[in-house]
Amino acid sequence: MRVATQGQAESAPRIPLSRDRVLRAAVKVADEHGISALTMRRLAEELGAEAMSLYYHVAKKDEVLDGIVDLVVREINDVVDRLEVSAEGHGWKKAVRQRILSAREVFLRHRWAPAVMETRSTTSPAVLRYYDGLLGLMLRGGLSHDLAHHALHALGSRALGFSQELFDPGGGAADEKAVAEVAKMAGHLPNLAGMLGAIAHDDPDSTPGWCDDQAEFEFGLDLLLDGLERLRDAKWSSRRK
Amino acid sequence: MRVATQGQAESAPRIPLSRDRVLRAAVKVADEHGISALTMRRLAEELGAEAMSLYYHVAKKDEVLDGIVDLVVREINDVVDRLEVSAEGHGWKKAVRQRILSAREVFLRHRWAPAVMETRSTTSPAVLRYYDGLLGLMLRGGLSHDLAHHALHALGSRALGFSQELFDPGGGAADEKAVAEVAKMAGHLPNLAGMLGAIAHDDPDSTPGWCDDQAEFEFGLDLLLDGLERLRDAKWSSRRK
DNA sequence: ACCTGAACACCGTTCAAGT
DNA sequence: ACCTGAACACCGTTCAAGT
Repeated sequence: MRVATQGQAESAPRIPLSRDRVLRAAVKVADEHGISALTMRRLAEELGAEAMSLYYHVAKKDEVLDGIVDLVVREINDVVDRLEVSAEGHGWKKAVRQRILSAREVFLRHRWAPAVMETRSTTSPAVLRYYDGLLGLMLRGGLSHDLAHHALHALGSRALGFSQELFDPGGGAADEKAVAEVAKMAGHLPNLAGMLGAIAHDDPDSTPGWCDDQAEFEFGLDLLLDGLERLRDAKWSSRRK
Repeated sequence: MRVATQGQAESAPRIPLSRDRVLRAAVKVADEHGISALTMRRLAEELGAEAMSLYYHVAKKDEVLDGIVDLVVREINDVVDRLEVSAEGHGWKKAVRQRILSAREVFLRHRWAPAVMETRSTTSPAVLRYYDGLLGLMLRGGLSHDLAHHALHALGSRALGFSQELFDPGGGAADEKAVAEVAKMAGHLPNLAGMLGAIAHDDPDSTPGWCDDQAEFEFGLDLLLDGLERLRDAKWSSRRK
């Protein structure tokens, strides 16, 4: 029998489609079922419409992909706008670090986003705004324009909170698989096998499930930030031709 | 009229298919026409066969993708095996640097490879062998197992010679486009606009076509390597819990 | 053992047609 | 103005059938 519920599953298809609704539904599908599930037909289904209806609100699927990347980066901007940390003097490093780690948290909620981002051929305005803010922290921290410019390149995707971990591409248990592979080929991979052994010996608790992604991300990030600070203090300036 | 040529275009379809021929043809198609042109049908055409014939030599398209990544990394291993640089003492940094830049050259010949590599869920043995060699240089250079382990993570894809340049995803003139975008939105992007201005002022010759990818790659790489060396000399050891 | 033709399920997208 | 049904070209892949 039908009780007086908020007719969600029963009577949904009221509200009309819109570009915004399409994009939000696309993020939802990608979050819940992975980016490969994001087809125009599946997306339409999510909205209780037909695939062809989407084309009234977006020109091509590419526009959907551009749009969901934009949504994610705007989510990042919303988060970092709320941080409000001073960036004077030595504080710049802390401020940049905090901003990047906040961005990372957003990407961890949308694990498909980095890969999609890399396929886009245009840079979204939201990305430019994010970079502008990060650059501002560096400049206020005393980095020259030139050094800050190199810094953005050196950080690469790390500036936005993600990095290419070559042993975890699928996002699954690739790490364990790689470890097993090394063990099997230990004879041909003396150094990797030795490293595994040494680490297991030093820290017997460590699951051979292995690396703490967050810790490794922060290690690399700090290595770069420390290096940049040192260059700043050495009054580093561009090697001119 | 038909002259006595080496019947390449005329009488090709002699030699039988094989897994190896399939993979080499796949690399050729991707190199010449981009990864999006690499369909089973197109690949078969390249080989003078039907698409369905390929399935006798490879199980799925995924196997083709795994295979061509493997071919590229083996090309890298062939190149770096020929380098033979000592890695003792302070030489380790030079050796690692040279090896990575050599790997980079190979990727520059196969620009589709980094993106494909990231989609693979299994790590090819060739990649493990490459990492083993790089790790060996670091260990011989005096880095602890633990530091060298972090080093591999920190380098990320840079260890293999590529990095995510966020302003050049499509591989085209995305840089110029981004610069134009910044100019247009200068009011909302004060720091980026200021940086562009400052750099143009310092170096009036610089095309606003802009960044030297190779130089930026090396900047980031050196920042990391210098940082690692400093940690080694500071007798850095893992922060244990 | 090696290759192929027909066929299937599934894409993105067009276009004329509905309300 | 907004949505849809039928249709097209193109995927990866299966399977029974050819030599």
